Amino acid sequence: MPGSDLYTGTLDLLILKAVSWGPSHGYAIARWIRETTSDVLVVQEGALYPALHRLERKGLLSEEWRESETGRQAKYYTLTPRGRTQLRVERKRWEEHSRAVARALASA
Amino acid sequence: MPGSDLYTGTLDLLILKAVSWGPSHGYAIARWIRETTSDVLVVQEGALYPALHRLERKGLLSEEWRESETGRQAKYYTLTPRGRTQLRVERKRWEEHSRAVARALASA
DNA sequence: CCCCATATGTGGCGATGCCACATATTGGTG
DNA sequence: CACCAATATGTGGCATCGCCACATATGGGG
Repeated sequence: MPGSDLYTGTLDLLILKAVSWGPSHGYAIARWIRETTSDVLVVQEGALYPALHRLERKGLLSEEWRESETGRQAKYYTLTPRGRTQLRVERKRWEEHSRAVARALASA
Repeated sequence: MPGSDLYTGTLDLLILKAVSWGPSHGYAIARWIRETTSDVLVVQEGALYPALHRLERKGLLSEEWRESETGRQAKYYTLTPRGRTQLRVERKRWEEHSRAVARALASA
């Protein structure tokens, strides 16, 4: 059951949301996205890790090596204050945008 | 009041929808998208015309020069049967996708 | 012992939409 | 007349993004 491709631009929003209640690592973030969307949204590694690095470079996430629940080393990402602001911005943009598309699709 | 950028991949859906009730030309399609979304979605020429050509090459739209409402020559695009099928497919994909994002954003 | 799940990463690639610009015509206004 | 706005289509260059395919490493269970 492969979900279709992501609409380009939504990945950052999903990642920021994924870490909004506490630090998490890449693999867990990808799993969370896949599970909360019932496999509709599936993030590929080749998209996930570059996106995390990008968000870190932008100062929206901070990274730190920790031990995961399974006892392994994993790179944990934490939402920075700027990241939290960005989450609000992107969320608003998504909601405005999706409402607009819905309106267009609903028009006679 | 510039609307923010489109999420990549939504343009085809909007165009197909725009011509779903009858032939229209590029300029009118762009205006319709802008107007029905209250300037939230604004399609640039550099995105619009290549997209129309693309859809025509794919056999989803057919083109024909006609006289527009203002008495000028304009290239009218008509939805082909395959285009209509594609509209249903893309619409379904959009709805499934946006519901999935909404679920992710709503999660605790 | 081997495979699977966990965990991170890269290189190459195609597609898409943006920006900036070019062109042509028509109609209205100063 | 001169000019500008709206109508109408188009291109080239560009950056970004996500996909595919692959590589690497480790820990646990059968």
